[in-house]
Amino acid sequence: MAQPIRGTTARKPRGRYHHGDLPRAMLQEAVRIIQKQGVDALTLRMVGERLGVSRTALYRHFADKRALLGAVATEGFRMLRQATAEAFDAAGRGDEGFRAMGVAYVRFALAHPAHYRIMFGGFVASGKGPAGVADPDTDAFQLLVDAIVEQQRAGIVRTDDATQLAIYIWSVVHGIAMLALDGHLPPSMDADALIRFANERLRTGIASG
Amino acid sequence: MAQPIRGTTARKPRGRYHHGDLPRAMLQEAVRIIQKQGVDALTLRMVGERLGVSRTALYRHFADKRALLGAVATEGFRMLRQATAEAFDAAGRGDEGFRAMGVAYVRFALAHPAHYRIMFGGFVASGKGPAGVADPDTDAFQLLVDAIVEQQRAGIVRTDDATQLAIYIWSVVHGIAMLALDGHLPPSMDADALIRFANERLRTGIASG
DNA sequence: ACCTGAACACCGTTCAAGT
DNA sequence: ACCTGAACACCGTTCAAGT
Repeated sequence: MAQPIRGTTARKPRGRYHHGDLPRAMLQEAVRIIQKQGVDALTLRMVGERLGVSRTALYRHFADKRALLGAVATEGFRMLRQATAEAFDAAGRGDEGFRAMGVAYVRFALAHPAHYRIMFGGFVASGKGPAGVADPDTDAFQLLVDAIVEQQRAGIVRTDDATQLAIYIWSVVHGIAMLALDGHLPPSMDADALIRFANERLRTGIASG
Repeated sequence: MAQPIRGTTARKPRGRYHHGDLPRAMLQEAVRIIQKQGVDALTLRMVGERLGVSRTALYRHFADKRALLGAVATEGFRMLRQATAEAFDAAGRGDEGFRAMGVAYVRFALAHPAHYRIMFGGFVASGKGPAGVADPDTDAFQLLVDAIVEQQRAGIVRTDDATQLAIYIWSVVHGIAMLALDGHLPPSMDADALIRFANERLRTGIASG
């Protein structure tokens, strides 16, 4: 009974081509869709339709769907690195900066769930990014390692291998982020309360002495 | 040029119907496929084909694909609960039992990645399982809370709210499991080494005093 | 150069029909 | 009761063709 919703209906309202930064527009549209409807609902056809462009136009700018997701991940890693670095500095580095980094990490995940899920959800085959992802992954991680070394020098963090400590801490914040994102946290303890609690237990756990 | 690979070729080798525990066979086949090729490769058609059954036979036993995944999750929660409970008891409960539980948790995730991912990957819309998942989720979690209370009574764990502590600890083991599963851990520190390290830092962090 | 529409080989799901 | 095959409305991707 119903008319076809999609189809040749939307055929290009005005100008012939998109013109402008189509790749960027596609990336943003993808993020918007994932944010609202989840990654499974992301469809190249929908991206094209929303931008008033053919459903195959994307292939002019990305190798395939995975490459689009790879771009989302790359942008996410850049944003994450910036957010944590800023928080660390803004809190005056050191002890407080360290806590602020943890909070900033978890808040980033909650504020940008689409990015975070793509970054770590296994869509972009982790590690040595085969999907065209550079490696600011290690960059954001290196920030944490540096912060730890700094505090070891100041004598307030135990002198275990810094990378080992960093991975441990990363596990904690990643665990909190994932549990929060997947809705496994009870209302009595949201992500913000949890990361603050974790910061204290974490610090006691890694303190020197 | 090539002949159609699938199609009406496999048409039922012998007996008319499957007969036997088809739901169970489907669940196991699904797990096998996810284990080997990832959840995105799981296809109802493939499940049917591998079992020598029509690609719609599944609908006789499960409402839809999500229900099949829900069954995987339910089985996973049961297995996880059993594995951690056994480890806790086998290690004599208490201090050592606590560590053993952490190790068992992470090992479960690595040994049953398909189950673990479905359980927590957001496929089964967490929490009050709307996908037909009961709630052994809280069961496995309750085990952890009980272990903490036991140690608080023994005076070796600080008297924070036990649920809060449990969620914190869960974050740690979940974080380790997810990072390991997604291949984010360096070879120098695999999941087993990490959970052992975490156990020590965790204990220091939550010790009373 | 950049974009399009038709076509291909897939999906999950529904449903009338078979035994 | 249980299972089947055809059909429907979708996918991602390829490619000859348009401007």
